[in-house]
Amino acid sequence: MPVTIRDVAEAAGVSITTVSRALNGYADVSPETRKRILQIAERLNYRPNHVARSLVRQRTQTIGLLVSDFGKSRTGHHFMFDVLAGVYERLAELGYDVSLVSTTTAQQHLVSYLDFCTERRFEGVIVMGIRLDDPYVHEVVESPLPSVVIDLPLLSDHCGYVMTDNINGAKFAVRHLFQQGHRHIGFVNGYAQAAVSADRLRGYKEGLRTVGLPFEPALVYESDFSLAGGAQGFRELRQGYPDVTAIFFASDLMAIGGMREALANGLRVPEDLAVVGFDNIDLTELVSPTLTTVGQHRYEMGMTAAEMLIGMLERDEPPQGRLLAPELIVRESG
Amino acid sequence: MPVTIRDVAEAAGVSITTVSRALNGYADVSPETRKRILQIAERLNYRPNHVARSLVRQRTQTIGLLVSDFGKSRTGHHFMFDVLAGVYERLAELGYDVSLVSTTTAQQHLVSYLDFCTERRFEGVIVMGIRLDDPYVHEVVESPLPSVVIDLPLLSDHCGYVMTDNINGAKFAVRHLFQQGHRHIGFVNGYAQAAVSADRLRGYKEGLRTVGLPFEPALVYESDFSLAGGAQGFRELRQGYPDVTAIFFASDLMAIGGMREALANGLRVPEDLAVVGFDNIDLTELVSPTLTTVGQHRYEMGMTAAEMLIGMLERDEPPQGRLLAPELIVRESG
DNA sequence: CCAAGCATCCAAAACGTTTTGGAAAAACCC
DNA sequence: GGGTTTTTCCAAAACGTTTTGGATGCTTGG
Repeated sequence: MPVTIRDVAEAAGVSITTVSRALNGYADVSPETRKRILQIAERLNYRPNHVARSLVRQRTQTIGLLVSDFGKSRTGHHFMFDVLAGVYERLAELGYDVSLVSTTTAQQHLVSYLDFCTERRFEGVIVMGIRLDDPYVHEVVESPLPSVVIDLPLLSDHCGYVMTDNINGAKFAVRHLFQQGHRHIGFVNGYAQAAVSADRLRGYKEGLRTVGLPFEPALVYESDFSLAGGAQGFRELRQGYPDVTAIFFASDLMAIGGMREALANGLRVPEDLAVVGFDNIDLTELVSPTLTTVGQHRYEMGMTAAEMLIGMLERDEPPQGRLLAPELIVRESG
Repeated sequence: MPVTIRDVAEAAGVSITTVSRALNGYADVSPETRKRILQIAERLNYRPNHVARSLVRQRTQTIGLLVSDFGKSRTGHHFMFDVLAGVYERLAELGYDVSLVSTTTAQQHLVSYLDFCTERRFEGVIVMGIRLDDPYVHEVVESPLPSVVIDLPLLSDHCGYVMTDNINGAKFAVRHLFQQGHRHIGFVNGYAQAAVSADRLRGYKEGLRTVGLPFEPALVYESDFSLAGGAQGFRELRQGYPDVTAIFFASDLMAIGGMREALANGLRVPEDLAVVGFDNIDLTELVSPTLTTVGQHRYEMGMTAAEMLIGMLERDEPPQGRLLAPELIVRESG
């Protein structure tokens, strides 16, 4: 029962062509008719049907927002919500709709990610929360559907990425700890399947090199980004290398886990053990001591991804790999 | 140039009607032709165009997810992400797509929320993060577009809601503190514009009554859900009513703020002051002492909202007000 | 006054599906 | 063998727009 363009046309005594052109601001309709049509459209409360428009224009103006798996992911909440907000806001400004897609959904429907998106005629996709070992990775990179991936350095003809400069982030952390006088700086990394892990390890090593400290394998432990994993990381490092006086954790959650374990073992933070995290989640300001960390600009990451994608779509810009500067935020823990 | 149903029809030497019926599992197509068509569709990698289908079927199978304002809302991240995940997962299971809408976007486009949704032919809307004093509230309730609101008790012909049973949640907290021996129990509430605030105050009062304690106005302070607001609340209550031995805060963030202020003032928690929060955010397990709180089942709230909406759409079920049971989670703080 | 240009309008095709109302052929019943 | 049913298929309409390619009448320039 919704009112169509035909209803407006009949009420105005003109053809639907004229109504369409009047409403879309074309030149070849006289001022009086245009005014009359606008009034009638208003009076009838006419709303153009986006579906019909999409069909004939062959443009849905819709972007898919692919989240690796919505339900499960306990970690990354803090991270993802802000990125998502950034993506959404920018796309909305640019006149695009955003439709959610989860990898699990596509699987349920027994169609590939790409098929899912083509059926809906998405014009592009923004991908977040995906892992290096995710089977979807290949599909995303190779698919002709324009895409921008967040936090994974995938670059191809139709696929760009946005991530924080994790190498420099880790270097900042190491340099800062060095400047605070530490000479035995440990590193607790996240799991290897996360793309950021390799970069942060590299940054840690480079950081040590630039300040002139040797790299000690016993000072590195690979964990899993979780709170418990951080505590575990602290214990392992302390056991394998008792002289450690500072630990850089690849996530705030791990840093908090490690810090609590240290406090529980009677160490003082930062006097006996300095702690630096990564991400700058809300929690960092709420724990005590407050957590020194390397901050990522999450909202901006989302906005940047959105802009890159639209650039590719509307101005044929080539996909790029964009690194956003991290920010060292010094608080009480180190 | 995506392949259409016509391409498949030509390749198979049949009409597009037959292709459509074959692919959609209708009876009146012979097994051999069906098999042939399926093979050819597969070979050509045919994907039905959802836009065209939506147009002719007059059904988009798309639900709008209205978030009050995405960009700004600093508080509520934890809350919203889980709810959002629940909504999405359930709707996806039920075969619906989810499109994001922010109140700010609609404003930018100078169309009302309802117009925004009608243009896109959303079949229903789920609303979250909206406040009592939001101008959109009226629109949502009165609009003929089926909707379910989260955390706001709006009920009408086309509008249901899902929220935690805040009254009982508050009662649980008070009863628990009473059972721990407390006889002077304070309450720091959130701002009055949040719909949940009225309920929590009511629950607090009812809780007092059921355990036989008098209601003291000096034991209630209205704050703003924030960390600082919690600290402020603690100070005000302590000043106006020095005998207070336990405080129930209407949010975990306030509880933590209040608790930290208490600790800073030399009080022991829970010995000198017992503290109970509301929400069960991640942080509650990370502070020390860990926080006793009233937990909400956020993911379930999302799922329930999704189910109610689809019930209204597909089975003409009347909109309801559903209250989800809260859960008292006893930890160290009280 | 004629040709050309301009302003204003419209009929019809197109977008890619689903669905309706048969039609043709085959199978069945007595 | 004639009627009826069943099976298998299809042409055409419909969904609500945009866009193409004129058509009509009026104005203008020489």
